[in-house]
Amino acid sequence: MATKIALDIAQCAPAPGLEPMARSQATEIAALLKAVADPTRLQILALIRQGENCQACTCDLTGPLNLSQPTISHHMKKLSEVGLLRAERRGTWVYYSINEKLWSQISQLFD
Amino acid sequence: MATKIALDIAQCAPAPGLEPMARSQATEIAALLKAVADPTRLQILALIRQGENCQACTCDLTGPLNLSQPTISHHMKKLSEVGLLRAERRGTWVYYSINEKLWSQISQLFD
DNA sequence: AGAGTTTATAGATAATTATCTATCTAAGAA
DNA sequence: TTCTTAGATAGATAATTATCTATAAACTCT
Repeated sequence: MATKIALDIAQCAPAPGLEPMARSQATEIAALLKAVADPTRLQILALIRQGENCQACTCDLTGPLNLSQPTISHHMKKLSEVGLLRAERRGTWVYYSINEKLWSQISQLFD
Repeated sequence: MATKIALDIAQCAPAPGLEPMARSQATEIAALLKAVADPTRLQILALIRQGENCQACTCDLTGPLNLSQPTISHHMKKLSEVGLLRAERRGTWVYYSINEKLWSQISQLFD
């Protein structure tokens, strides 16, 4: 009957062509953004960028950020796991630097 | 004594000029990025962008994302709270659209 | 080898949050 | 007014996580 049809049309239905972004891709991008979406890690990244040669070691950061060494280590690991930081050991110290390529890829996600 | 001084220099000390980004600013940016750093919300934003007139209502999304209506509502609220989505009621429906200005500001954070 | 320093890991805890079901509110149609 | 549909809110739960203390591992220097 016509009224029923009209009702059906009035009902909310997703546009047929709407295919969501693949979940796997969304999860991957979200993991990268999650690594950055933390105030302490944003401060860490900013400090590395102002540091000499755009590098910093863990002990450079505990003071300015007023956090324990294991906490800083934890954040460095989170950032390294997604590839945003690269670690280079020089003697006792480990120097971290930013993967600028990946950094700019984040920018492109929002172009 | 000289050796002591040498040891002190060898010890790890933060560079004196390293002032961290203000915590309040870091927290604010992190809140914005947290809103985006979720696979479901990335899918939602992508769906809105492909939608007609770059708009979508909640009921457009439950099907493609296979999530309950309250869950979608929850995510829309998260995105709205940081100003990334704007809601416009038209009759029974609420149409959401992206705040493109804020969207591109995220891009600029990583320039 | 032993002492001192830097970084990483383990384990615990408190806070956040993504999701669901159940319910309520808002708006239009009969 | 009553019914139906869309969206929001409340409350519960399971999973994630940022932080700490304690300890281990890596490295340097004597």
